[in-house]
Amino acid sequence: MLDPVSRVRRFNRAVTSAVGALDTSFLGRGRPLGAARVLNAIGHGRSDVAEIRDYLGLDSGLMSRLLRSLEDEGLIETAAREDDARRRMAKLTRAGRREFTAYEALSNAQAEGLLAQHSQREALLAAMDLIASALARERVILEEMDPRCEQARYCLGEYYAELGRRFSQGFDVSLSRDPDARDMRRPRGTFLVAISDTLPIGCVGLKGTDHGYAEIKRLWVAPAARGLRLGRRLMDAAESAARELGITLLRLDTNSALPEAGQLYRGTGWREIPRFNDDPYPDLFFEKRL
Amino acid sequence: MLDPVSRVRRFNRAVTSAVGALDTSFLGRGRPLGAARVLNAIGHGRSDVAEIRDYLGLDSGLMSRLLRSLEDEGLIETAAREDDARRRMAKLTRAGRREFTAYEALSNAQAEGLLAQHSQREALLAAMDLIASALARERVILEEMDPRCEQARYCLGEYYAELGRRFSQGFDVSLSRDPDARDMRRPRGTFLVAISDTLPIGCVGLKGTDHGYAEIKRLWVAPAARGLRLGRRLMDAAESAARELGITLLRLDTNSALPEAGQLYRGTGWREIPRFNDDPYPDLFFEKRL
DNA sequence: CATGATGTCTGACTTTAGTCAGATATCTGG
DNA sequence: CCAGATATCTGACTAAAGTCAGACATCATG
Repeated sequence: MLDPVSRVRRFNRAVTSAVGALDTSFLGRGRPLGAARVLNAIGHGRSDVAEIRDYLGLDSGLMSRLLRSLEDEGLIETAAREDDARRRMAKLTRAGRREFTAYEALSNAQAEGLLAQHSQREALLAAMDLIASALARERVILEEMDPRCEQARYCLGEYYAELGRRFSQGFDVSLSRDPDARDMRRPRGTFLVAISDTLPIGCVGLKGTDHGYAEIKRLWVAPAARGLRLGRRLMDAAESAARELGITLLRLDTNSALPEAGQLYRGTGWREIPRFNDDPYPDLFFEKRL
Repeated sequence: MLDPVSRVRRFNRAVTSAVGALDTSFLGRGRPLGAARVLNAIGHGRSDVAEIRDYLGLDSGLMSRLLRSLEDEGLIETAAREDDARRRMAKLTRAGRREFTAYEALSNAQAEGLLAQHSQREALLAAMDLIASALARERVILEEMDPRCEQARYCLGEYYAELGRRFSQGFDVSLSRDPDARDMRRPRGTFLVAISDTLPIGCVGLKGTDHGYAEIKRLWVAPAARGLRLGRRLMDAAESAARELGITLLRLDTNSALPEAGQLYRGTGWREIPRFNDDPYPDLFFEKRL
């Protein structure tokens, strides 16, 4: 009744019927699911036919017919790509956009219905984030981004908020040595964001300095994504980037109030060194030679 | 990027592909999914053909053919029911049981694979329990059970454990006035267990006394099922049962360390009364006239 | 025991999904 | 400009799922 495997399987059953219900509501628009899926993929901004086919796992013949049926309905238009006339691009017509909006409304209604029946929304959402991150673990991609882009700023905001919660004295960015965005862009450094299905769930910064070493800054993993060894993956990627940039010595500072971070560093070849800056927050300092 | 609806939809996408993967692995046994589903329903103890049809949402013609194909494979046997020869019962043959076991192994492997990739198993499982309870909310059934049966004992064990965590002085059942099981069985009282897809997720006891009133005892809702108003539903059912039994006055005791319980009682027609027993744990006492 | 309801089965369909082997047009690299 | 690779399309198929009407046996009820 309580063993982990039957709990997972109970979860599977519950979720299967919820997912089935959404499929059924999609059928209500009088179109087979395959065509609806293609229409929605296009509506969500995928226009390259080959990419959609790959995303939905469709045979080229089937895909071709589905596109034709949507075209016959007047929902999409296709055109050869300018740079390569073999490939085709699809886009919604005005009617197609209306239809796509109707599908979106169904999806949103289902999501809202699910939330509405629960009086502890935040707990439910946190559980969903956790599970989505775990299930989509293999599809998490690390992307180099400008530290001032929207996703990066979101991560940094969450990171600062978490420090505020975990440091007994709180955390005020302005007191910390906030790295200049330029130092975390190539060629001085870089900034990596982990993206899981459009949602940023982690980040790390590699900050170039003029002191013969670079620093690792702002390593953060969303609470929902912890336990997936994403911190490790981000650090590995940051170190690879450092090697590419010809950096041979890395340093970082952290705080003993974040024990999981210290553990990660110690387990991956970093060694503790004396304080090397006067930032008021950190109390632990590490170095790694590449 | 962060609004609740898109978080739910991200969860849906993640889960859809995981579910699809399990379906694909089921196909690996060389049988269409429909037949596999029927075989598994039978393996899980559903034998009445009409019930399986209803559970899987199948047309009677389709169901009949699927049963036949499983029979042709030698995996099941069907027979008319003794009490009603129109209805049929299906059961696995020896070969069918072997095949069912193989499907079980696939399901278990998928569940284990999912758990294995996560280093925080308990958090993942708790999230799954929460979501399964929320999604299956409409299918929670309240059943009258003997307070000494396995499910009831599980609920009570969880209940005591939670009191132990929430009372600053801990909780020792032997010090509390543990109600005699007989007092929580008809005709003196009753004991209700909330079941969600075989998992007990809540309970409440109605305990008869010889003092002109009955008591509500052991109201418990699993952490994963909180926020679904299950406590309210259990209390309503217990009160209905009391009315059926001709009880006109109900009492209960609780503790101010369980504020959500007090809130529930106050919001449903209970009024606070002075202490009416010498149990060392409660410090709040309520009464309700039916 | 007649009547209507119920549960299962059968035959004859349709729709959806998916597969496969070419045909055609276009691109890339030598 | 040619050869091979690539992207799409078309026709001809199969398998799976589902629908529907009617046949048949059995049951519950008056």
